[in-house]
Amino acid sequence: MATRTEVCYDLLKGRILDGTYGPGHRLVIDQLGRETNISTIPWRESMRRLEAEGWIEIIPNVGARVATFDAGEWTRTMRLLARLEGLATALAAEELTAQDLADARRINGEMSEALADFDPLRFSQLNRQFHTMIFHRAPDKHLVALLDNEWARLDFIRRSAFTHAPGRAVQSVAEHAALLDLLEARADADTIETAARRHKLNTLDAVTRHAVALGNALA
Amino acid sequence: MATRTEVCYDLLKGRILDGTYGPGHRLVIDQLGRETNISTIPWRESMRRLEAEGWIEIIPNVGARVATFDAGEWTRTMRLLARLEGLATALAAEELTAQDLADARRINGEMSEALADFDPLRFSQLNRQFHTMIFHRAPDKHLVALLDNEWARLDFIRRSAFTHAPGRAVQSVAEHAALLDLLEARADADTIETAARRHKLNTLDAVTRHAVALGNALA
DNA sequence: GCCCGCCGGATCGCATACGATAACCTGTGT
DNA sequence: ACACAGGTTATCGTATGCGATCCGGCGGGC
Repeated sequence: MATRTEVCYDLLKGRILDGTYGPGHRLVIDQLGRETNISTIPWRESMRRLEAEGWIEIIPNVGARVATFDAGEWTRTMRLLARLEGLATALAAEELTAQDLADARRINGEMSEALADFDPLRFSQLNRQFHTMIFHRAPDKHLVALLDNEWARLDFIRRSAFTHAPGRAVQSVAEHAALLDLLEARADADTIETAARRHKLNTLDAVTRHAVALGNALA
Repeated sequence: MATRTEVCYDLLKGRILDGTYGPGHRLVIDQLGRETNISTIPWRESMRRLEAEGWIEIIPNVGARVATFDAGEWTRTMRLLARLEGLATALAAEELTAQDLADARRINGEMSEALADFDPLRFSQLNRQFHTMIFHRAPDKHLVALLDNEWARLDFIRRSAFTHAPGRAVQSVAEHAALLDLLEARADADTIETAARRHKLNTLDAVTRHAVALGNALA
């Protein structure tokens, strides 16, 4: 059996990610303890970890609350993710098997279908799956962990700040195909890194332009 | 007064960073508690945070030990740091005041002196100071926090894996000067990012080549 | 009417205590 | 002499309890 600290951690993080505990939600330790019949200590420890990972904020003698992100945080996260993922994709290049590439192409094909079906949720899930399966091959555990965290953060922020750009999805599928071609052709690392970084920055730019057109400030 | 959890955290992290608790050192909670008259709970909580930050490893029902890094970890960290710092430096560009640039130039001048005095410790401290003062101006707290952590990790690793490249220090000072010129001239973000990234990758390449020449594998 | 200090409830911070787990050591049978 | 079972010890995991801290409301002074 997993330790209670892990149970608490998974439960809290799950509820934060799925939106049960939205931004600003107060996490009262005693209350959580009473609801779950788990004493306060495992809760406290799990919160320390969540705090270090940036999911909650703990103020001494006051309490913990789920972190809130301003609109600019989406921009900042994408900007960072572009660099991290560019590097990780280039590093993963050598490790990808023919099977991996075939799987990635299949996922990209499904994205095309989701697009035709006007299914944005599925599209977005497949998109994450596509990139995740690639960068998880990068031989750098620390980098992969950072990426997982930033992707999760992105999903969390997306729920509060609506980010969308019409037409971007079509282009995104095309860019995925181009990226896969580069990977298959064993292009040099710099080329792959630049393409992967550019891909993410293109999304960022498209959303930013669209937001500006609507009069929203994402900064 | 700071909470005991913070005291424990600072104490542990300090001892890990200054080498008192080297890689692999076992952290026995009861023992720490007896030595300091602080009960186990603040120690446990501080360790959760250190674990999340990657400084220690906790195995359930067994205990905590200071993380150990293989030789390749230095390479991986530099590789990552190059991207993060490239971005942060470019972002900081607009925020830097004339005074900041003057300070940076002064530090770079002192690096020159340290070089002439054959004082590698001082040189390395000034180098960190130089880059830190620049990237701390980047308007992205999360990114800055990541950078601080990676720099600290680098220092920690450096103690176990000797990393050195003859002649690199001279070139480094010159690259700093060139970078400052770019910043002063308000060069565009891409140019600055590339230069800052390149600067760090140059060090990485130089050290790697030197290690290979010595027959060491850093991978 | 407004400001300031006091008070009570909610909540956190931490020490103590005990049960649970894993690593080690020891002794026995072969 | 070796393999294995059993007990032993060091250490962790977590429940309970109490003192400390903060926040919000109330009443007195100006």
